[in-house]
Amino acid sequence: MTSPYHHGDLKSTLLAYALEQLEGAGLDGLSMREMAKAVGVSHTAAYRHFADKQALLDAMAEQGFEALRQASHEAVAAAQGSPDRLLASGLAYVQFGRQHPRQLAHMFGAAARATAPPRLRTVAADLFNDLQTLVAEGQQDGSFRTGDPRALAHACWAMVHGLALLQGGHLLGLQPDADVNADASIDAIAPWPNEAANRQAREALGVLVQGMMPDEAS
Amino acid sequence: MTSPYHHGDLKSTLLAYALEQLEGAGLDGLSMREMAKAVGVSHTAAYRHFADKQALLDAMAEQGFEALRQASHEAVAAAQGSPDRLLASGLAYVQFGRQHPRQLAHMFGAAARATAPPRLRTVAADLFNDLQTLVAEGQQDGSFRTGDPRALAHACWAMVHGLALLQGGHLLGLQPDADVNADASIDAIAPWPNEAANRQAREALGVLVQGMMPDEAS
DNA sequence: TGTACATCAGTGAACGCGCGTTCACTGATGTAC
DNA sequence: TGTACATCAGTGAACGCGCGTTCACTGATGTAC
Repeated sequence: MTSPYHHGDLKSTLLAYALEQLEGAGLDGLSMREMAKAVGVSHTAAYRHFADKQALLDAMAEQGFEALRQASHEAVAAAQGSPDRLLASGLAYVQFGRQHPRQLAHMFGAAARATAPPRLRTVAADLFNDLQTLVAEGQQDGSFRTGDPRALAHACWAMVHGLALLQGGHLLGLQPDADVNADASIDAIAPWPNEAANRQAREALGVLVQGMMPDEAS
Repeated sequence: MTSPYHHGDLKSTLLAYALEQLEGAGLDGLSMREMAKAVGVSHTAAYRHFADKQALLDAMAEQGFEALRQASHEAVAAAQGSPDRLLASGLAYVQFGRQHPRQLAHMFGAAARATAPPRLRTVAADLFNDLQTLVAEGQQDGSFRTGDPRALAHACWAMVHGLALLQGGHLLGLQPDADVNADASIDAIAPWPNEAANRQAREALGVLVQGMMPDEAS
C-alpha cells in the first residue's frame, strides 16, 4: 500500500471514521489527532477540510440528517395511502435509530446547540417539514382528524423519535429487554430489516395512528 | 461570610452547582477544578465525596431520575381513574423535560453507558416499571386494550419521552416554534405550570390514549 | 468539665498528559501558453 | 509536447493550556474516659 502525498478523499474518509467511532467508542475520547492517525495522515491535515473540530462534528450531524431524510423518502415512495406512508416514514426513522443510535443522539444534540450552523438547522427543520406534509396530506384525504397539522405532526414526531431512542438502546440500555436484545443478536446475523423490532414499532405507531383517525371512521 | 475549614455540605453543593451548569453552559466545559473554584473550595476537595469525575456525573443522573419519579408519583396521586393517572404521569414527565431539558438528556446518556453503576440502572428501570404498572392497572379495569402491557408501556414511554424532548427544545431547537417559544417567555414570568405547553402535551397524549382504548369503548 | 486521640474533610504542590491549533514549509497537481 | 507558475493538500515542529488525579499534609470535629 503506497501512501501518496495527496490522500484524495480525506474529508469523507475522516467523516466515515468519525461516524464509525461514534457508534463504537463514542465521541468522548475522539480527538482530531487520533482520527488523523487512524486515517494515516498528519494530525493537522484535517484542518484543510474543516475549520475546527466543531465543524467536523457538525458535518457528522448534517450527514446524519441527510441520511435519515433519504431513508424516509425511500420508504414513503414505496408506500401507498396516507396512513401507510406515515407509518412507513416512522418505521424508517425508527430503523435509523436502531442502526445509528448514537448518531441520532449526536444529530439532535448538535442541531440544538445555540451556535449550530444554519445548514444544520435547515436540514433538521426539513425533517419536520416532511413529516408535517405527510400529516397534512392525510388530513386532506380524510385519513386523519382535522385540526392543526403541526400539533398532530408534533405528536407523531415525539412518538417516532421516542421509539427510535427506545430501540436504539438509549432508553432500554437501562431496562434490558429480552425481545429487543434478542433482536440485536438476530441483527448481527442478518442486519436489516429486523422483523420483531419493526413489529413492535408498527404496533406502537398503529396505536397512535388509530388515535389520529376521525371519529366516524371507527 | 466566613469560610470555615469544613464546608459542611460540599457534596450536595457540588451536585447543585453541576446541575445548574448543566442547564446553562452544558457539561462540555465543566471541570472538577472549575466546580471546586465556583463553590469556594480547593480543587481536590471533591475527591472526598466522589471517587472520580464520572461518579459525580452519575450522581447527577441518579438525582434526576429520583426527581422525575417523585414528580410522577405526586401527579399520579392527585389524579383519579386509569387514563387520568396515565396522563398525569406523562404530563409530569413532559414538564420535567421542559424544566430540565439537558438533565433529561444527561440522565439517559449516563444510564445507557456500558459501565453505568447498578444504582443508576435501577432507578432508571424503576421509572419504566412505574409506567408499566399504570398501564397494567388500566387494562385490569378495562380502560385500555388488552395485550402485552409492556408493549403498550413502550409506546407510552416513547411518546412521553419524545414530547419531553420536544418541549425541552431538544428537537425544536432546530425548528423554532412560535407557540413553544412564546411559552418559554411566559415561563420566565410565572414558571410552572405552563398551560399552553401542557395543553399541547395533553392533546398529543390524548391521541395516544384514545388509540389505547378498547374498540367497544369508541 | 478537661484531656487524648481517632476520624474525617479539607489543602496545595506536583505529576504527566493529550489536546486543539498555528505556522512556515514542501510535495503534487493542473493549467496557460 | 515542454516549461513556468499558481494552487492546493499535505507535513511536522512548536505553542500554551487546562485537565484529572496523587500525595503528604493540616485543621476541625466528635467521642471516650
